[in-house]
Amino acid sequence: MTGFTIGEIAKRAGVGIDTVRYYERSDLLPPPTRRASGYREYEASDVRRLRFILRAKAIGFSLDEIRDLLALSFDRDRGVEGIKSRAEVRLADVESRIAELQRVRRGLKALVANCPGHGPLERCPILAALSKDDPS
Amino acid sequence: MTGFTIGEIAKRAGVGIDTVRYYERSDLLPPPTRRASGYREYEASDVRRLRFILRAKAIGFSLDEIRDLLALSFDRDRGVEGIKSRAEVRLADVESRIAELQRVRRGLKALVANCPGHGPLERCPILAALSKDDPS
DNA sequence: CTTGACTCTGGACCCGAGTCAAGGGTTTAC
DNA sequence: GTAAACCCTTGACTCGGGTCCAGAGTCAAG
Repeated sequence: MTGFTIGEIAKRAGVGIDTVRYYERSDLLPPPTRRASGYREYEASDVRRLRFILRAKAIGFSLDEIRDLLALSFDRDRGVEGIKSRAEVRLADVESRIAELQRVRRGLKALVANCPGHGPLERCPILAALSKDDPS
Repeated sequence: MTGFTIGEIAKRAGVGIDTVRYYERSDLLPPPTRRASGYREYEASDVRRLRFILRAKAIGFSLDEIRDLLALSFDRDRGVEGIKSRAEVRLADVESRIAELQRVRRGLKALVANCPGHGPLERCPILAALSKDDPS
């Protein structure tokens, strides 16, 4: 039961093979085992990890941040205090992103609702949602 | 009552002056009026618009998307149907980002809660949160 | 045992979003 | 009336995150 080739893992995750190699270079994916020929050989956990990366990317984490998330997730050897505090930092960050997005969502909802096909749009609600300003 | 110089507007928004010029080049900021000397001269609405851009950027919109948001917000001449449907697309996008982030948040919260200082971390919850997989 | 699809490495290239520098003009404060 | 601090334009450079290519080796089907 041999593992996947790079082409197979790439296809399963829906990315190009160059991207897989790039993630390996960037230490997001571990160097896979190699066949005698030099071909990379992946297993199921690699597919899972790759998908994890793509999900995290899709919601706006940078590859650096993802490296950190992965360390959080997989580093079961290191002192747990450090891990916990990193998780708390991440959590705060995620919560503030959510809060900001919720403001945007409210603004957009108001726009869609108050704009039932036509009308002047005079005081556009999305503008209000994002430009909560400001005396100066 | 003359307006702001580029240095002043940049400082008020907390960006570099090169960034302001870059946003002008990229059609995110309108070309400001110029003094006889050629110096750009901005007014309060430009500061607001610039802050809008930075907020939107901070929550993960690309400059392209922001151009779109700005058009949504300020384009009170165009047919409102088009505007409304663009807003709906944006809204759907924002909502799915929120949903994904909420999954991450749940995972992180569980991690922080279940990890009250130490312990094996065996089945790390954040991993579960992001890697909701999957038969194949 | 060949043909076509696949993989390897190394290095060049691309785009988005700035950032910096050179060479020169302007404004303000002293 | 001059020095410091500011602004102008053009154009090169950076960095993150890939993407593409050349030249060469490998694998599977017929």
